[in-house]
Amino acid sequence: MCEQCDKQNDINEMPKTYDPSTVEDRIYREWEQNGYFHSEPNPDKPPYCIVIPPPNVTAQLHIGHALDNTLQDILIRYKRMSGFETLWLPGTDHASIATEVKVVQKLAEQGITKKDIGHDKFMEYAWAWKNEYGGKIVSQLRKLGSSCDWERERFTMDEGCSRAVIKVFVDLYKKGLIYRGDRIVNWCPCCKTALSNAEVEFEEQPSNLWHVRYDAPDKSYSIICATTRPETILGDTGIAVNPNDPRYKDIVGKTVVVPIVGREIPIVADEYVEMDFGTGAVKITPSHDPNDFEVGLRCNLPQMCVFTEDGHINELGGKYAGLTTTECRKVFVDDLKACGALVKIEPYAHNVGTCYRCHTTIEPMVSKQWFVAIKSLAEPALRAVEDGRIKFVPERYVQTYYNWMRNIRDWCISRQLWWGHRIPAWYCDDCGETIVEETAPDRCPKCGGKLRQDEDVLDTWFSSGMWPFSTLGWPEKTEELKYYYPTNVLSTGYDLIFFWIARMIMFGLYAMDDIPFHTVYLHGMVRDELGRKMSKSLGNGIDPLEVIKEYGADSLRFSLTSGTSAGTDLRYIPKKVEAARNFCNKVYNASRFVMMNLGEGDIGPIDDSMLDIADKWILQRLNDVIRDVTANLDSFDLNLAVDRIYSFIWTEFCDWYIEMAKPRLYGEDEKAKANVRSVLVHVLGESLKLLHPFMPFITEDIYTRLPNSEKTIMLSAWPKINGKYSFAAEADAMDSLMDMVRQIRNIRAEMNVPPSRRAHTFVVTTLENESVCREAAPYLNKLAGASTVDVCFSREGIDRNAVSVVSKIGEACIPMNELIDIAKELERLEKERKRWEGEVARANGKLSNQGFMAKAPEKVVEEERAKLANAQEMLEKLNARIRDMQA
RNA sequence: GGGAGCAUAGCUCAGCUGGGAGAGCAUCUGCCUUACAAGCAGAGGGUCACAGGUUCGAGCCCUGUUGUUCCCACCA
Repeated sequence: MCEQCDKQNDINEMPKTYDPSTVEDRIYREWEQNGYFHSEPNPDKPPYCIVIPPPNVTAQLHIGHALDNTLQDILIRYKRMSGFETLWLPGTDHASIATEVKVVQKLAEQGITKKDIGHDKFMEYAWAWKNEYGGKIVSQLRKLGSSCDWERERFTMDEGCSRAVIKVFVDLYKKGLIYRGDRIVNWCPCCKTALSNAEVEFEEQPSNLWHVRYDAPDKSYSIICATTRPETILGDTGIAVNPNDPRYKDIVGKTVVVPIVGREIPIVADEYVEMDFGTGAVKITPSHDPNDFEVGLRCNLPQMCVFTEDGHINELGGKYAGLTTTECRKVFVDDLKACGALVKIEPYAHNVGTCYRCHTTIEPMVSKQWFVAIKSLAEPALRAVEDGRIKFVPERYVQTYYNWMRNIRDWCISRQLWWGHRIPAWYCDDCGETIVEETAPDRCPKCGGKLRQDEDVLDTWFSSGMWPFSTLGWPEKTEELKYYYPTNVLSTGYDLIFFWIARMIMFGLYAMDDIPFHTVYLHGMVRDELGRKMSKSLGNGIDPLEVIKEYGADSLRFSLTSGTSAGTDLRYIPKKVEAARNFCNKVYNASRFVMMNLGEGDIGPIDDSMLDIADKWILQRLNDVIRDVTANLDSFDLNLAVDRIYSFIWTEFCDWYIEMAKPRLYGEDEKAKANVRSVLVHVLGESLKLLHPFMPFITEDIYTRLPNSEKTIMLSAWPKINGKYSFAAEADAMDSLMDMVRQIRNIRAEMNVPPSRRAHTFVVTTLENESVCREAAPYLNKLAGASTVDVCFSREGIDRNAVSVVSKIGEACIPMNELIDIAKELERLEKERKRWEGEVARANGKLSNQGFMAKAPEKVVEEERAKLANAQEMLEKLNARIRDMQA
C-alpha cells in the first residue's frame, strides 16, 4: 500500500479479483472534491447540458432511477471527454401530492391529522421530511457514479424555481391563458383534491349494469336507463335520449320521477346518446360525470352535487346522507329492488378511474378549480416536434406525443393540498375582486378591503414543466441560461411523455420562446426476471444499493445498458449482473497482467518501425472499435457501444493480443520487449477510455495506475482514430493466421491431444506470404501447441499422413500419425471440403445470376468475386490434401 | 373504439439505411497453460411466429393472419 494514499501500487499486492467496494466511494469522493463535475459557461468550448429528471423527495433510489441515471451519465461522460463544456444539472422534486400523502400517513401513525395542526405546522413537518429524505436520494445517486454538478443542485420549491413558477402563472393569467371556474374534475376522495386527467389511471373492474325504470308522474309511460353507478341517481337532473330515436319521440320534453328520490326530471334530446347502446336512454347526472356535465350545459339541466369531498353522500342525499359512495350503492340498489324500479342487473366490465397516487376510485365532481387554457400552448409544442427541432429517440414515440397533444384538454392545475407552490391569487371578501400578482398585495386595490390568498397549491407537474429553465436561473437573464439553454438531451422513461416532457416543451416555448432540449431520449421500464412490473405488493423490487454493495456500481450499470435497446422494457436478470462482474474482473486482470510486465524502465512511445503483425492487427482493431463506439454513442445506441467495447477488450485484446504479446514479453529481445509493453499500455489505456462512460470506477482505478496517464480518466481526451495505424492488409493476414490457429486447436481438441503434447508444425506457403508466416511462427508456438515451426514452399518431405489445415496465408501441417486416426482425419477434411464447395456454389450462383450482375452495386459484386476466388483456392488445396492422404 | 410495440438458439435479448444468422447465460468435451477457474480452449444448438407480395437478393420493406404486451379514449 502507498502510505500517502490508500492505493495499492505494488503489483504483487494486487489481489487476483477486483473488489469494487474498496475503490468506488474513494474515487467518487476524489472526483467530487476536485471539482471535476463542475461546469461553468465557457466560450471556448461548445456546451452540453442535461437536466436530471428530479427524483421525488419521497423517493428511495429504485432500479428505474439506476437505469435513467446510468444512461445520462454515459452521455455526459462521453461528451465531457469529447471536449464539451458539460453540465449535468441535478436536483429533486417536491412532488406535491406524493409527499403530502406520505407526510399525512406519518402523522396519522402518531394520531395527528392535518386539521389538528393546521397549515403552518403541517408545512414544518413537510419541510422536515424533505430535508431528511431529499438528501438521501441524492447520496444514493452518487453511489451510482453520477457525475452531476452538485454545486448546482436545485429543488423545485427553492426560491428561484418558485419565482419561475409564480411568474409563469401570473403571466399566463394576465394573458387569459389561466382561468378559474366550476368544471367537472377528477376528484380523489382519499387525497381530497382535484387531479388532472393525466393523473388518473384506468383499470378495468368487473361491475354491473343496473337497469332502472323511471316512471311518468302519472305512470302513463316509463323509461329504462342503464347505469354503472346507481348511487349517482341521487344527483340525476334529467334523462337524455337521441333526438332521432323514434322510441322516445313522444315523451321528449315530458318528465319522469327519479325512483326513491321522488324528484321530477325532464326528458331531453341530445346527440351524445347512442341509440343502439343499452336502452338508448341515459340518466344525466351533471355534477358527477364528465359527459353528463356537457349534456347538462347543452340542455339546461341543473347541477346537483350529492357527494362530499371525502367520498360520502351529502345532505342532498336525504336518508343516504353520511354513507360512503360504496355503501350507498349497496343500500340504494336494495331499495330500488324493493320498490320495483330495478329492472335487471347485467354483469359488466368497466373502466374505473383511480388516483395515480393512492389508487382510490376517482369520483368526477364539479368544483371550482384553476385551469390552463392549453390549446395555444400545445400548438407551438406540436410544431416543434413535427418540424424536427425536437427529436425523439426512438422516433416512434412522436406518435404518442402527437396523439396526446392533438387531443389535449384544459389542464386542471389547482390541488387542494398544502405542500406545493401556493397559487398567487388573492380574493377580496368585501367586493369579490380577484387579484393575481407575483408579490402579495396588502389590500384590495379596488375597495381597500382585506384580502385572503387562495388556499390551493399548484400541480407538481406545473413546476417540473419549467425545470430546464428555472434551474438555469430564469427569469433572471443569467449567463447559464444563455450558454446552456436549450439543453441537449432529456432522458427519461416513456411513461413521462405526458406528465413531464409535453409540459416542458410547452412551457419552454412559452417562457423562453425556444425549445427546452434538442433530443428526447426515452428508455423503457425495468421489470423483474419474469417480466412483471416491479411493485411493492409483489415484493419483487430490486434494491440497486444492495446490488451495488455486492457487485459494484459498474456491474449494475453494465448489466442495465448491455443488450437492451432504447425505448423498450428490459428485465433485471441477476445472472447478467454476475456476467458484468466477471467482465470487471477480466478488465482488472488484463490490467494486472500489463502492469506486472512493465519492467523497470519508463514506458516510451511506440516505435512504429518495430511493429509486428500482431501489433499492427491490434492497432487496426483499436481504430475500428474507436470508430464504432463513437458512432454508436452519437446515435444513442448505447447498448451497441457497450457490447462493442466489451468484445474488443475480452476477445480481441485479452484472448488474442495479450497472448500474442507473451512470447516477446518473456523473450530476450529487450527492444522488442519494450515496444510490446508500449503497445499494451497504449491499447489498454485507450480501451479504458472507451469503457469509462459505462464503467467509470474500475476504469478510473486502473487508468490512473498506468504509466504516463493523466490525473483522471474522466477528463482525458476521448480516443481518436489514428491514421498512422491503418493496417488493412496486415489485419487481414492476422485474421488468416487466427483462423489457422483455431483450426489447429479444433483438431487437437477433437483428437484429444493434450495441451502439453507439442507438435512439430510445417507451414507450407508461397513466396508472397513467406514473411508473414515467419512472423506467425512464435504465435503458432504459443497458441496452437507447436513445438517448432518450419516454413517451406512444398509438402515434400512432410509425412503424408500429417494433419493439415488450410488458410489464406498457407497450409499448416502437423505430423502426428501416431496420434490420430487417419479415417477420422479424412472425414474431417471431407467436412471442410463440403463447406468450401458450398461456398463456391453460393458465390457462383450469385455471380452467374444476370439480375445480380446487372443490378447489384459494383462493390457487392467485387466482394462476391473475391469470396469466390478465395473459396476456390481453399477448395483446391483441400482436394490436393485429400488426394494425398488417400494415396 | 383508436394507436404503438413485440414474436430470432433451451433462457434473456442484440441485429445500423435489405448483401453469407449474433451475444450473454445454460448445455456438452478437454484443460488449475506463471493476468484472470468470476478463467482458457473446443463443440452442439435457429424454416428469424404464419401466409402471401416487392426485389437480382428479405430477419430487415409491403399486405394479411395468429399470439402477446403497452398506451390513449366519455359510450351510460
